[in-house]
Amino acid sequence: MEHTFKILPEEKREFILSAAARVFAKNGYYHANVAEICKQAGISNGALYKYFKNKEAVYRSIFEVMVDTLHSRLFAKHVGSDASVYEIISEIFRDLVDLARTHADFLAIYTDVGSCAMNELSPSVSRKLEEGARGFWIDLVRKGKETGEIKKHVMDEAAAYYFDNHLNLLIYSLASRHFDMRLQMYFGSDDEKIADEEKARLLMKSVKMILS
Amino acid sequence: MEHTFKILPEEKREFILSAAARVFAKNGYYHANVAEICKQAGISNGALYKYFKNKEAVYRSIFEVMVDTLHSRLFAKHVGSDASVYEIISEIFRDLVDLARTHADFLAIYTDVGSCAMNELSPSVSRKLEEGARGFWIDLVRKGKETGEIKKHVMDEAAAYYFDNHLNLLIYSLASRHFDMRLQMYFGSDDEKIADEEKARLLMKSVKMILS
Amino acid sequence: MEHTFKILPEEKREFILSAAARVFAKNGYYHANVAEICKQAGISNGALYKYFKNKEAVYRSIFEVMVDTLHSRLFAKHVGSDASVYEIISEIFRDLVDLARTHADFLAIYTDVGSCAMNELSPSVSRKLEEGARGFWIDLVRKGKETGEIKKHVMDEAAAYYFDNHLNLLIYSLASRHFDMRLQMYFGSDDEKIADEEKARLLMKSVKMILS
Amino acid sequence: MEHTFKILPEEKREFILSAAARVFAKNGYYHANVAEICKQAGISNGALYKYFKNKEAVYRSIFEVMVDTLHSRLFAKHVGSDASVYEIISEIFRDLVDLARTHADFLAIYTDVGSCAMNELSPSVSRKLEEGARGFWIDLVRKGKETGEIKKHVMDEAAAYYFDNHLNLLIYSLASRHFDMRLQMYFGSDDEKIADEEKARLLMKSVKMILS
DNA sequence: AATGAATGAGTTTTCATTCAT
DNA sequence: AATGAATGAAAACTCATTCAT
Repeated sequence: MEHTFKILPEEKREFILSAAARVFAKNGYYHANVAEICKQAGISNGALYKYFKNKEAVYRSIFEVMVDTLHSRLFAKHVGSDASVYEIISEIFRDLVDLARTHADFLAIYTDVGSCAMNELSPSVSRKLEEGARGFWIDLVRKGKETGEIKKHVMDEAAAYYFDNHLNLLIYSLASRHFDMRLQMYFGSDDEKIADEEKARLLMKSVKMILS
Repeated sequence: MEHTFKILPEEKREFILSAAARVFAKNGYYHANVAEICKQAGISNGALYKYFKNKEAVYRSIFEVMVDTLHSRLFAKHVGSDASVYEIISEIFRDLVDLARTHADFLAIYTDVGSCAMNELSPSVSRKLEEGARGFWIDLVRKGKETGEIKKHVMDEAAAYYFDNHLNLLIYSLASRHFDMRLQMYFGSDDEKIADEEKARLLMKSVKMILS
Repeated sequence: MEHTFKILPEEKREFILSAAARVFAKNGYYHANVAEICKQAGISNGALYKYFKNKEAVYRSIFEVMVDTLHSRLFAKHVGSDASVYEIISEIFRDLVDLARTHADFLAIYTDVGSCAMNELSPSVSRKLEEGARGFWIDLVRKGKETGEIKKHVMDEAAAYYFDNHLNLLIYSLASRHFDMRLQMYFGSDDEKIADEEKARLLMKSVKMILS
Repeated sequence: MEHTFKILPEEKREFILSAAARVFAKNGYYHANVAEICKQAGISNGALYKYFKNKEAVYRSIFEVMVDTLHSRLFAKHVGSDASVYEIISEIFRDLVDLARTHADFLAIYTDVGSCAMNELSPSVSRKLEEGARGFWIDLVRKGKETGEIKKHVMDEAAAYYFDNHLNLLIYSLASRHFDMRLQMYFGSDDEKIADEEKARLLMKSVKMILS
């Protein structure tokens, strides 16, 4: 992200990033088209390359926003909360479902980074995102152990990983057609699609199993 | 897959498909290069287009082999088995770890199909694979309920979905650098990488929770 | 230069190289346009990139041909000759004038490589060419000393360098408009251009000065 | 060069021109980047286009300064001098070596204008420069004939051209890597680079040959 | 007068697909 | 059936120039 981008009016900056996110979400990193990003963002090809060094830099910038968005929209409000672990995760899942309506592209991009196609880029791109999540879950588990919601003998990391896995599964279910199809196959019927809320509910059932 | 491909000697057929799989695994569908596939397969560019209608058809064919391979290497031997659910899943996970050594490419490609980049292709491509898995898990759950390993009140689909999710998580952990990095962050240290067997063990711990 | 280029019919190969040379000669390396090269060569854009790794590789290939052409057309016939040094250089200059008619592009490209614009590329590109020339001149000087045409006390390298400098000046005069203008300014009149033969003659006069 | 440029403080004007010269010297005319010129000159893109009609006009302006600089630094002090021709040329060569330290860019740009890439621009750009040089050399030759340093039968223009050619060769040797490499090949060794003073000395040896 | 963001045509390069042999 | 050279549209990226402020 270049200086020229940082000094843009916030509105325009967000518009450009969300246009780029939309294109990356629809096509994945490699199949995404810089010209289409520009068109959707309402800027010239040249402008984009004034704002960002290259296609990869655009992708990375989206990730930075994504880290902030996911953290602030999912985790931030629960730091220091004294709600039950169950209640907190429930709300996180519900918030994620909301997020899927306003920022579906972010979730889609998240599913892209887990693909083997992104093995080259992903480690450097997604580390910060995962570290933030890990920190949150570990804290939550420790709190859960204090309140007795989580059994003492469970390893902190194992429980945290378990929670994060389920968050991941929900993200994939909300954003990836392959995962949506799987869910449909298990719980759906031909005439109705499984609602996002139902996806959250189904995964909460699994989550519950780690709680005593 | 064209008739010309079907009448090829089985050995050559497999060689071509595994070469293609290798390339798709390394780069993902869109970033994979048809010319490189041909080179690795030791055939001419023209030959590939005699054997397959286009790039997509090659990808689809690989999926067909993948379905068979995964089913026969992971599930087939346990159909009708009277081993415990726990034992069966353990063995499936162990077999998957073995598979990761001989057919790493298949697992990588599987992580590709879950990406948003593949939303256009994935439903038609992966349905059969998931249906096979679902059938197996549902049967296993029913058996588990009979033997008392799984509580009666648990919904068949929920438990099956739970098992399949964990299989998925293991596949992703074995094949995707992003998922490997996550695991490393939770359970690893700087100086040693988490072994594949350890990944299976960690996910088995989660699986166990659904078993009474 | 790729294998695909080497196996082309010689006629086509030469046609492509001479088309490329024409474009490089007209515009210099950086201003030369790959698409125009393709058009002039009567091949598709893609074909060029099957034949050569990139624009630079095309340039380098032209140099290889140039080395051979210049050496065989200017120097080769005089190796082992027992003509006088003066006679030999005279003939080289006359041959160069002929070459300027059939291969003007080569000479133009040679003037390009001496420009500061080419400081990055030139050392690796032109070394072989200069080494060949140096070898020839040194031998000639030694012979000239034996026959008494060149005074013994003159350093071999100094005389060789002197000859090569004059060859260079002739090349530049034949190919570069800037050098042509200079000549015109010294020896020309408004209504008639200095003929190439006259350029050679004028520089021979300088060359003569080193001969006793 | 527009009026707006002429009314700039001299210091700023020179700073801009020397920044532009630096960029042209490094990259040659076509490869030079207007934006980089602006950056190095510490002015805005827009400002440059207020000062100059276009890139070409900047280049031409540099040439004007170059003409003055070369003339005043190399030739001016010797007009009307009664030193020997040899002494004068020696000093010019020494001054050129000094100039190469303070105004290396000018010399580099001079090598650019001799390239075929500049055939379109060069005649109109460099005429004045060459005319100045020619005038000086012709006068010097005439004086040399009077003092007997140069033989009477030598044509004025031929001698003048000879001197100018050697000045040219020295400029190229000082500024172009290709010419530096040539020199190195003739007179250098692997472990030490030929110093600029040595280059001047070597070419003086050739110059001497025209002096009786 | 000065800015520097914006433009968009132009650049080099890639690649799925075709087709003459 | 098989080849692999050829295609050309499309990709990412650059850059001289303009223009609203």
